[in-house]
Order: sequence, then C-alpha cells, then structure tokens
Amino acid sequence: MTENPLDDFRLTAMGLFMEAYAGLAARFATQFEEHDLSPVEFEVLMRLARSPGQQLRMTDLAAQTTLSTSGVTRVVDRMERDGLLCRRACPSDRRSSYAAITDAGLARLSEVLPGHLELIRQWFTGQLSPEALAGMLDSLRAVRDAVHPGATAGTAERGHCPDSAA
Amino acid sequence: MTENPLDDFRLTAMGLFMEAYAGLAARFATQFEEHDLSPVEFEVLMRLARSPGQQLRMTDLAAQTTLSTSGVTRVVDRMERDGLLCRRACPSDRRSSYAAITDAGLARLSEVLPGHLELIRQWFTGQLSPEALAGMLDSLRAVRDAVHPGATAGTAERGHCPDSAA
DNA sequence: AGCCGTTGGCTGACTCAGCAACTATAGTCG
DNA sequence: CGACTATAGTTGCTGAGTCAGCCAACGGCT
Repeated sequence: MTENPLDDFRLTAMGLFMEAYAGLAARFATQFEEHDLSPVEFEVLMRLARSPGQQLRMTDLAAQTTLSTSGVTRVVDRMERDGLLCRRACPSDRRSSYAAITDAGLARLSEVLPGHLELIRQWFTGQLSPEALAGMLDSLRAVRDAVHPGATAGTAERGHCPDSAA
Repeated sequence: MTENPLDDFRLTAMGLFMEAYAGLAARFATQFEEHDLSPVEFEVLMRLARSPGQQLRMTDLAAQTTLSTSGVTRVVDRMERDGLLCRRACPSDRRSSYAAITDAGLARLSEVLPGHLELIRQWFTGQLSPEALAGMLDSLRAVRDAVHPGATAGTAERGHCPDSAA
C-alpha cells in the first residue's frame, strides 16, 4: 500500500511543471486576446520575425510549432486574410512556399511584445533569484535538448536549406 | 540602434520552458494513445484517483484541469460511455453531480502509470542531477504558487495544498 | 527522355474545446 | 410563502486542429 504509484514523486514533479506552464500560458493568452491574437498566432509571428529573411517555409514552421502541416496551412490562411503575413513562392522549389511576416504583422508584434515581456518578468523570471533562474534555465535546456523535437528547423541547423537564408 | 526586444533574454527563457513542456507532453501523449487515452482523460483519471472518495464534483474537476465546465461535461460523457468513470448524484445538493472513477478506470490507470512514470524519469527527472532537480522543483513551485490558478479545488477540505503538489 | 518513389502543401470529414443560452436547484430576503 | 439571485450542469453553435487523401513538383535512375 505504501508503494502506491499514485504517490510517486515524479508525478508531483511533473504536476508542478504542468501547473506552472498552464498558469503562465493562461496569463499570456489573455494579454494576446487584448491584441486580437491567439497564442499560436503570436508564436507564428515570433518565429517568422526571428527567422532569416523574416520568412519560413510552411513545413519548417510546422516543425517549429506544435502544429501539423495542415494546421499550419490553416493558421497561415487566417493570418494572411488578416494581413499579418503573406505567402511567397519559393524560387528554387515550386512545391514550397514561404510564409513571410508583413509590416502589419511586425507592427502587431511590437504592440504585444512589451506587455508580454513584462508578464514573463512578473510571473516567471521575476519570481526567482538570479541563481535559481540560472539553474532553472540550465535544467530546462537539458530537458529540451533531450526531448529535442527539432525545435530549430529551417534555421540553417543543417545545410539542407541553402537559399532560404537569402 | 536600440535594443531589439526580440533578443530579450526573457523570450529565450520562456521559449525554453515552452519547448521543454511541449516535448514532454508529446512523449506522454503517444504513450497515452497506446492505451486509448487522451492526455485530458489521463489527467481526469489521475485527479479522480487521488481525490477523497475517488470522486470529484464536475465544477471542481473543471477547476483542477484547464477545461471549462462544458468541456468537463463532454469528457465525462465520453469516459462514462467507455466505462472509465460514472456519474453519481450528490445527496446534499441535487444540482451537483460527482464523477467517480470505476474499477475499469483504476485498472486502465494502473496499466498506463508505470510506463508514464518511466517516461517522466527518462526525459525529465533523470536528465538532471539531484541538486538541479531539487532546485528546479523549488523554482517551479514558486512560479506555480505565484500564478496559482486555484490548482487545488475540491480538495479544499484542509487549509492549503493538501496532496496535489505541496 | 520517361518512370517512380518522395516531398510540400492543400482540402474534406471529423473530433474536440469554448462560449453563450438554457434548465433546474439552492439560498436569501421581503 | 414567493420573488430574486446565484450556482451546477447540459446543450447549440462555431472555431480550430488532426488525419487521410489528393495533386503537383522534385530528384534519382535507367
């Protein structure tokens, strides 16, 4: 009885992780809504803005987010309709197309970012001492690298997308 | 030029957090699927199994998960149909109803749990030194408590944070 | 050149979650 | 007691995401 797997410390650990994440995500989501963005849309804008040429192929975008490729198709549809980004043909491969952030998209991003950064400070980084934060980041990096879901696709990690970095 | 907000360290920190979380969640999800469970269903089973009387009111279940009450209604519908839990009338308040885990639900849980625990070890706790893990948990607890989305509702018989992650 | 397996992206059918509206019960105040 | 408000849960509708299946384009091969 005392060996009940429901009391395993790993569940507590993971529970903490999930609750912290869910709490943060919820705070962010309400701020995004104030600027008419969903969390995925924000993430797409961020990824595009930080990519070389401020654009990314659809598949790479899918690999960098938690979305499937068809999910990306639909998000990009909506965001293109709203003018936040636009599709561009890939000159070297006519199957591929890029999603490129527009000026409107960049503008929207710069509206949201300051508040977003402040929220991160308020609820995450600011809650921890510098040492604790540094330790936490090391640990997160270790876990992320282990679990590594191709978090950086399309950013020239491997040489297989030569001209995208135009 | 002025400091680009896209390079702010907080984004890196939060990005690490999100990627680590997404990676873990994805690993778990595939294991859950092997046992015909979705992540939410697993969480519901866990919450019920750990609650007094192995049951929880619908509202409390909603408060403990990221679901809305209508979301809970539907998950419970599906799971009741599959025999993993059953609804029970609340004797003292005829508006309320309990969701109570069934033997089949407990059995399913004990099928999934060992593998789940192993995954947590493999990809999360086992990636870190004991000291790093302890520090990480302290930090997570700090963030969770700050962001505290009423993570423990319905277990509120006692003063504070009874079982879920104290 | 032509064939063929692979890859990139899009579409249709479906599932799932949320909001808002609704029903029914509880509690409160006159 | 009866009206009024608040709370628990369910339901109609809609948006978002997945999977399976599709077509077009690429690249290796002979």
